[in-house]
Amino acid sequence: MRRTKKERQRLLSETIAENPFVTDEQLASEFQVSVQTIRLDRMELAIPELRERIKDVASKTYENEVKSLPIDEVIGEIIDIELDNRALSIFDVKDEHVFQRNGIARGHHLFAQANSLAVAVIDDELALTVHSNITFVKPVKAGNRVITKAVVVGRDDERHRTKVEIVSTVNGETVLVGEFDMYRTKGKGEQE
Amino acid sequence: MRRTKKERQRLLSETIAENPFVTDEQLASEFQVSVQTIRLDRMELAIPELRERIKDVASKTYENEVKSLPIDEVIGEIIDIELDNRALSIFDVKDEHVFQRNGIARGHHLFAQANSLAVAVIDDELALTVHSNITFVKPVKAGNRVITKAVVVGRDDERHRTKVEIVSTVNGETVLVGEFDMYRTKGKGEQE
DNA sequence: GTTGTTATTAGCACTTGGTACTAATATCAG
DNA sequence: CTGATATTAGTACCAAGTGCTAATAACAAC
Repeated sequence: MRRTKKERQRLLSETIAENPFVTDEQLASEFQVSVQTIRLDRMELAIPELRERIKDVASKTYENEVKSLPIDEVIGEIIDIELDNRALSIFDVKDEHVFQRNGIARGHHLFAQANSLAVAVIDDELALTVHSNITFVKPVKAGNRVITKAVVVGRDDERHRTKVEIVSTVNGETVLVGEFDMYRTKGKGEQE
Repeated sequence: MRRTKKERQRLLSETIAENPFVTDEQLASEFQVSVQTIRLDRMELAIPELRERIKDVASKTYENEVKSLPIDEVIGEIIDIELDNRALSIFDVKDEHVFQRNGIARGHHLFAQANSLAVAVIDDELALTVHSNITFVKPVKAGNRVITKAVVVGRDDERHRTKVEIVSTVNGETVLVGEFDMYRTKGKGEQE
């Protein structure tokens, strides 16, 4: 045994998680064991074969792509939406979203959640952001769950504009407020 | 010939495009022809086999996973910086930054470039965005190279505030203008 | 009708990346 | 030394194909 079986299996899980496209043969040469050993390992760890792994990845993304054109384009997860009226999304702040130094979320992630929600709430083929005015009220930290609410407050069909107000909160405390002026490609009555 | 070969091949392309997970056998029974005919059709139409199709879908989504905002300190590449004065960065807009529908860049990517440049230009351990006011002047498309300039225009050390003006251009044309109010932690930081 | 062309079907060998199973070794621990 | 565990080898088999050859079928033109 090069190292322990346990150690190898731990690394194996990791490797496959990182890159599901790897074959048993490649794994065998990487870990300097036989293909059979890799297969025994996969069985013990209940890791499916290459083709099944790929199929899983593919079907997952396929569902997302076909189903929800707007929803998977959103940063965070939409939990409630009433088109052209209001929408709500949740975004869990992870380590990769914060400054390492102090654990405070970078502004552009909060902006991204707010902005993509503003896009989603517009009942149109596509909405573009024309203007934004955002105030970051309070720092957000890793581990925080940000709940963002978008409310459509004004609509000017002649100019193709819609105004959306945004409030983001963490544990009931407001962390971000702002508004977006959105451009919509279709006015009222032109909907499909 | 049930219908024409042409018609069958048209439908075949459609069917596979709709659901890449279908096998030749299933297709054969659906179109009431032999498996061999289906294979000849696929060759003529240059449609890869099931496994390749699935792999394509999977690898596409695998790449897409990194489509949310990256972890980098700065979005884009800083090409010139003079701390507490001005800074310049370049950001190449790729397919993953735009709406599939029309190829126009999502606002939050442009915001991210501008915001991270505003953070970088502040000569301090850390700067936080307090307020932003951004106008998206002109749509940016995939393939565009966005050059963003940040200029420090005002500083109020008592309130720990610094104002940064931003202009982004593509081929000399302005695509985004705005300003950021930044909080700098120098001195006794009022964290939290 | 006969001939030519295109379309369809059949059959076989071979490929990848496996599963399922059996059997032989190797390694280590008590 | 003996047993248990781990590793390797080897075989048969599977799905969903490719690549190839050859036999029909269908239809049009002369």
